[in-house]
Amino acid sequence: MQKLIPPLLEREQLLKAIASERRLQILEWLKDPVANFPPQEHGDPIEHGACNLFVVDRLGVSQPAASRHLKVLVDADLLIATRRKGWVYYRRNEVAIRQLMEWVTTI
Amino acid sequence: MQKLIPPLLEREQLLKAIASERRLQILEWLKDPVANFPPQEHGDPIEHGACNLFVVDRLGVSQPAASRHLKVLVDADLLIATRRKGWVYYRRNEVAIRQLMEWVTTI
DNA sequence: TAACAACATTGTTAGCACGTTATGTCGTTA
DNA sequence: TAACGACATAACGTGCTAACAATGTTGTTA
Repeated sequence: MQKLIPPLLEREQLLKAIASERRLQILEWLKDPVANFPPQEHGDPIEHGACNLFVVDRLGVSQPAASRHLKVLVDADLLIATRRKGWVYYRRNEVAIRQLMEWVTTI
Repeated sequence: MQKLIPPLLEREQLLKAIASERRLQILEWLKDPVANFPPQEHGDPIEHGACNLFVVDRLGVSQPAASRHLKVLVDADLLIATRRKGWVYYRRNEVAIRQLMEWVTTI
């Protein structure tokens, strides 16, 4: 059975996810993980995205606060989390982001 | 005096303005005031938009609640309010809306 | 000017968003 | 298995958002 992508997420949830300077920052930085975060020893930044720790550092808020921002974006399907050897990497879900953009242009 | 369009509104404010089902509804209805609201005796719905009263009715919330939603959209410069003979009419600010759309596609 | 209709504003309450610190979970490594 | 590092969750305080009821303001009309 084909799973809808995403499972009929509310447009309000999507907009609220990006209606935050911090989360816009995260999305912006993840456009180019190599340029915006220090070099990673494990996990290809291009393929898997940036390590959670780096995001926490750059945001300048506590670790749980950053964790929640990331969760909001993941729940909205705008970010994809990859667990790998004790770390979690985040990257943009370009497909979902593009769908959101296309929908917004119909407002 | 010509007012800048818009006066450097925060992107977060803009997104929060539309991150609400109620306000998305208002914007949607105002795409076609003639179709979505009862006929008005005064004020051309095409030119000036729909009367405040009609929006209150369709939203189904109290008048102050609707008034505040409209104020959020006006403050974000996405709606334009026109006062005319004791009534207030609201219409979409298509220029600002388009600017917002174009900006969103760069996220 | 008095009365009324159309909106806006204020006061209040409930819920949500976002920050913190503290604690829990889980995989890795010694 | 014990210890540690990475990350998630819990608990809590605070400020913002959104609802309603009540009141204020403003323009029109009698």
